[in-house]
Amino acid sequence: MREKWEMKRDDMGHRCCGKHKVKRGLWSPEEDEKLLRYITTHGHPSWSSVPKLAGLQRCGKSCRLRWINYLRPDLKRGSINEEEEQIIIDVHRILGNKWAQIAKHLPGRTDNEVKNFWNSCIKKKLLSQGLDPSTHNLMPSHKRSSSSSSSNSNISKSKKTTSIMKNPTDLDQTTTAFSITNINPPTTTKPNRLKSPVRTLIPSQTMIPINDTMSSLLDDENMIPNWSNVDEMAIHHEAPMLPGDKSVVGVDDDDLNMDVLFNTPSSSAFDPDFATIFSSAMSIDFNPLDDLGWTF
DNA sequence: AAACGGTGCAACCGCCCAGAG
DNA sequence: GCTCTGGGCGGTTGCACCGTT
Repeated sequence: MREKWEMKRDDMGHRCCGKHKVKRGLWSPEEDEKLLRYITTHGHPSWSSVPKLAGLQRCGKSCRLRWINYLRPDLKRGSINEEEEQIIIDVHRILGNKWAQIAKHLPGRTDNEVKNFWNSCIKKKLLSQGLDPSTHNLMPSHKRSSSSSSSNSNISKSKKTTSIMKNPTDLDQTTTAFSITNINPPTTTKPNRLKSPVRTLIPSQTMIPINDTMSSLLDDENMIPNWSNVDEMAIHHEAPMLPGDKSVVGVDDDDLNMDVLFNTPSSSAFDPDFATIFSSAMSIDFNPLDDLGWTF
């Protein structure tokens, strides 16, 4: 089955590698070992030259991806836990689908992993709670029902939140704001499918042991995300924005969304200090952003 | 036991951007 | 200023696996 798929793909050639015939599809343990051995001893001054020098029939991009997503020794194995999930949600609310940026906040996780987890798990969870995954806001169809629902726990929690808000008159906004943070149900929501032990044995996922010598050859760039320059989140610091600032936040409930809150159409301009304040204001029980000690 | 549908995730695609010449 | 090249990243694809019928 897999061979069939790989053959089909091989016939297509590879655009980024020109005429070169390259292997595609899942990586074999032998290929993994070759790549790992080469990178650990030589690094990767140029990914395009890696396949040739490492003796691989792959394109440079494929090698880079394989290294980043699977072979890097600092990768964390296992499923994403609740704390990481909350971080993903919080950072995604601010940055949007900037998976690479989000992944920087999760040591050992890759952008691909974060992206997959978002699409397969978090997205559905948000939708099931009537939240728009792209904006984290209540979807219009759920706004009415939630506002009239007596069993809406988010609202009851939001009242607690109000006490720490600057302006108590912003209850409605706070309600919405909180509801987008606390999406985790009390009980752990796990992926529908358990990880199969068999899956860990398929060739592409065979672990290659990394000895101390190999690890010592790895530089920081390859192994560990640079937390000192996390991303460009500390961008344009405009005027301080607080949740209660009606010059920033739309008065109309329908106008309230995260983009408005952050005073930017694409959420790219973002006040880091406010992020912490805002996040604290929105979540009482748990604030992963604070735990992270965000430094912008 | 077999068929089917849903899901997770590895890998690829294609676009964008930065740097070099 | 332009073209080219390589790297990075978000989106998409499709196989392998699992649970259900």
